[in-house]
Amino acid sequence: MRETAAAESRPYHHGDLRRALIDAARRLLESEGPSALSLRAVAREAGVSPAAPYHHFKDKAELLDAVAHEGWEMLDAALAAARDGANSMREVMAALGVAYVCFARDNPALYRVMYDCSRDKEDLPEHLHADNDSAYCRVRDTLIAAGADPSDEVGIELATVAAWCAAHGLAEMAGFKQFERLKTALGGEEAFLRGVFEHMGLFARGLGD
Amino acid sequence: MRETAAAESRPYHHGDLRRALIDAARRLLESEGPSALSLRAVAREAGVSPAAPYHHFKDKAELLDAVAHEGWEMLDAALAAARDGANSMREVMAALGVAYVCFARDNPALYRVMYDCSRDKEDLPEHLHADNDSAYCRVRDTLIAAGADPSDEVGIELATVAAWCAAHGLAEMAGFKQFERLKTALGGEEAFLRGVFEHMGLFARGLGD
DNA sequence: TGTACATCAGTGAACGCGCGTTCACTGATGTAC
DNA sequence: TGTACATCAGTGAACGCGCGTTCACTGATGTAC
Repeated sequence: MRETAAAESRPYHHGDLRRALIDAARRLLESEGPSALSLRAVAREAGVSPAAPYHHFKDKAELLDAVAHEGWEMLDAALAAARDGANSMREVMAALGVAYVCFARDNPALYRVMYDCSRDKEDLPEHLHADNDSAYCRVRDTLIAAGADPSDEVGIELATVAAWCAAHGLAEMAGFKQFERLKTALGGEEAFLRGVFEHMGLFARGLGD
Repeated sequence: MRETAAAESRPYHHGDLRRALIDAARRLLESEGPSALSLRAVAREAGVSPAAPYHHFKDKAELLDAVAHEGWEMLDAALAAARDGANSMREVMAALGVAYVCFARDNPALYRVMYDCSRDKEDLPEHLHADNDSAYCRVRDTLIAAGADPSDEVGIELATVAAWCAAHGLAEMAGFKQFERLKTALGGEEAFLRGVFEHMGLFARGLGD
């Protein structure tokens, strides 16, 4: 990683090609969409021969996994920031939901790759559930902090899953043209997102409010 | 379509190749998954040359659209049946939700194609919204029948969208291994689905129940 | 400090593959007379 | 009822393409002495 020569054309050794490949993949992903994400295209985007990635990834799937992994970490960071930025306990849940959907809106192709990778394994990333300060735990803790009965483990778990489903569902739906009228009627996309979250309960229960 | 010769090997003219191609696509979809759904593979599965489909579909996208369209009609029928089968007003909403998720569970690859086609157009199928007895209207009418204020158009629309998001989100989530423990704890998949739907409200509001 | 050499991280050409699509064709069908 | 002919719905060979992956290779790096 000779700093002195770094500015010259291209050194033979890259320095951190693994990093560069993931970055190239993400660039490609957002500019061309998930279907354009071939190993060769990523190598091309990184300015490297098609065989070079094989020194850093076993195969294409491993590269995609790495990209997805980074996506989950970004989402996790976005959720952590949203929670920390909320002014009151009552706002935390909505803030998390909006942050989740906004992440998906701002990184649509990455978000798709993240879920496609998980679906292939039939497994969400483990650390989402397992870690102590994971996104999953943040939702659960918010439920408890907001007054949910901590002894009702199943209920809390179901509500956490429900929140996750709602966020994912809205994330995939929010982009459809059908909702544009509603968005403008409510005065913006974020108001629309909050509105949908707030009405989640309305259809599930006997009704009310 | 000479019935007399229909049983012999293969007549030169197929009779209804368009139908046969869509059926072949669906067979392929469920046995091999969405990534296996190439025009050539569909033709192969239907026992026909790779050029034959072009007499019935402009290109690959048009064939996929036809498959997706049929998927939406099947989903619509499943939802109508679920509504008609519900014993009480209170059950309708849950029945619709469970039917939706079960459709996705039973036709995972088809469900994926349906959404991928929609996403490419950034448009859900029009008739879902527009028709008078559409799935969308069924959810909305259920909300009203259950006591929602019919004059609160925006609220009802938001709740309908929320229901749709929740169903879609759960449909995509239900297959993950992480939830198996919860499913068995609750005594089966359907109980899990109902549980998640019933807890949709719990996370969105101030809490309660 | 200088040199021999193992190791690492690239190259670029090649492999076989399945794809979407086009083309000139031909067999079967149905209609006009 | 028979025949000529336009139309329809197939065939199968071919096109060019980009893909994932492998291979023998080579330039650069770092370590032992």
